[in-house]
Amino acid sequence: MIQTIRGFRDILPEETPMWQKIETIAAEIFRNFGFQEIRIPIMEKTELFARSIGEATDIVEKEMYTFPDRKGDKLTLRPEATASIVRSYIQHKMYAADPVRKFYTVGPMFRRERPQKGRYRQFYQIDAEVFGIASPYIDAQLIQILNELFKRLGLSGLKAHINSLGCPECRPGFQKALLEFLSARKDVLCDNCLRRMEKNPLRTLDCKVPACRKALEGAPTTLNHLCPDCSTHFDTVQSTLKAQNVEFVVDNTLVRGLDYYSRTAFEILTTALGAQSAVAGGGRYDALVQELGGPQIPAIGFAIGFDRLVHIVEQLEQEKPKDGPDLFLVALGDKAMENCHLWLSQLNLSGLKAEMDYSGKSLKSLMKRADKRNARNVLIVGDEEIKTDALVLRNMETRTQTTISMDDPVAEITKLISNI
RNA sequence: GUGGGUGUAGCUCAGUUGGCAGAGCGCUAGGUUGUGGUCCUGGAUGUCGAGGGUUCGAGCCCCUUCACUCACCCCA
Repeated sequence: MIQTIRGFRDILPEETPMWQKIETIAAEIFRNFGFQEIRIPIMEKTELFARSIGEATDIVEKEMYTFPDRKGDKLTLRPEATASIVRSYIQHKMYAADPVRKFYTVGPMFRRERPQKGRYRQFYQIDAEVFGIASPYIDAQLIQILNELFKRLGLSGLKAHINSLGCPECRPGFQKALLEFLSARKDVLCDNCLRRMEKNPLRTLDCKVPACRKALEGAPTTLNHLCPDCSTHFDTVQSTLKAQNVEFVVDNTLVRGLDYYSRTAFEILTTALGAQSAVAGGGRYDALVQELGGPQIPAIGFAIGFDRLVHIVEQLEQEKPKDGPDLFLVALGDKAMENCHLWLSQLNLSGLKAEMDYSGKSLKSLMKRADKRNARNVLIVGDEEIKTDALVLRNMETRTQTTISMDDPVAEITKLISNI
């Protein structure tokens, strides 16, 4: 038997209504906040991700699906959406007409990691990006949007963690202080952290090894090395969130795995998914547009783990609403089946949820099937009904029946059923 | 990439010291001629994840492999 590849999965018909529901709610919020949908390719030149996400990150180093196409170009299945949206923004010179743009997109991303609960090799993200606004109010607005989405989905127990990573102005000073601090504790740090010291010292801050945690107590934080501008920016983000009643905690261990972030970084965490605690994450990336060849335009964005969100919402959904047809047609005999089929298509076209069975089985088994399908009504059509011009319409809930004429059964059925 | 757990019917799972593959649910056909859910009776269904090995004999023991799962790592 041929199966899905590892870490890839089918989202089955039983699950898709939940996905649609979440996407609809998200789209509505985005629309209210002035976001437009953008759709971007699923593959890009590898260089785009290498340059934006950062050569030394885990994503680029070991998680991307990268392969040569038939002409030898190096292509990569997108591991995230931001790079493509930035590329699109630059490629189409969107900044020329109006640098301020707000986009969202929904779709699959690909990372070759070891699969786990809430972590798949093809996973879905709801992604939002804002270009051209440097103001901290937008940082707060994005976090508020996430907050609002989770609220409308009925979720609680989610917490926004925020931090500021500083900017090219203040980061060198911080890095120097951090490196000095780390060097003095080299003998207690784990191998991983020693490696991080070389490549990206920031990352040592969120090491989970207990010994490292202890050694890092009192380590310099980005927060107390922020330059005046970054500091003011972060203060405004916080005061705005407070004014908007969005709960958050300042978490100075929050460091993100992508190189392009600057200033505000945030994650929404849950305890509902074991080790996969991040449901959404994002941050500001004021230098990226320029680094990828565009003008100097600030930007900020976030990504929501769609699969994870579905898992969490499913955990609290008690019972799924039944979605059986309004009418199930039971045809007994060839003539009846022909009539029923023609009526069925008229009913379907008129907007009624109707179904029928073509197997030619007994009345009893067709009734069973109607019941299993959760049909609200059944129309029984056999030779006798046709002969006496009295079709039987049975209400499955009340177990009552009425007869209707064959003159214009479709109109009569529509009238009767919509009255119920 | 590293470590632990699990793969037996469509689903959830039993399966003893190695000795004829099972249950519940579901599916299906009936329970006096054409009326569903409850109830009763009968029926079908398996490459025991895959490949190799040990053995007279393997679902069970050994090796390999694939997948799922949990954790590390990392992230959404």
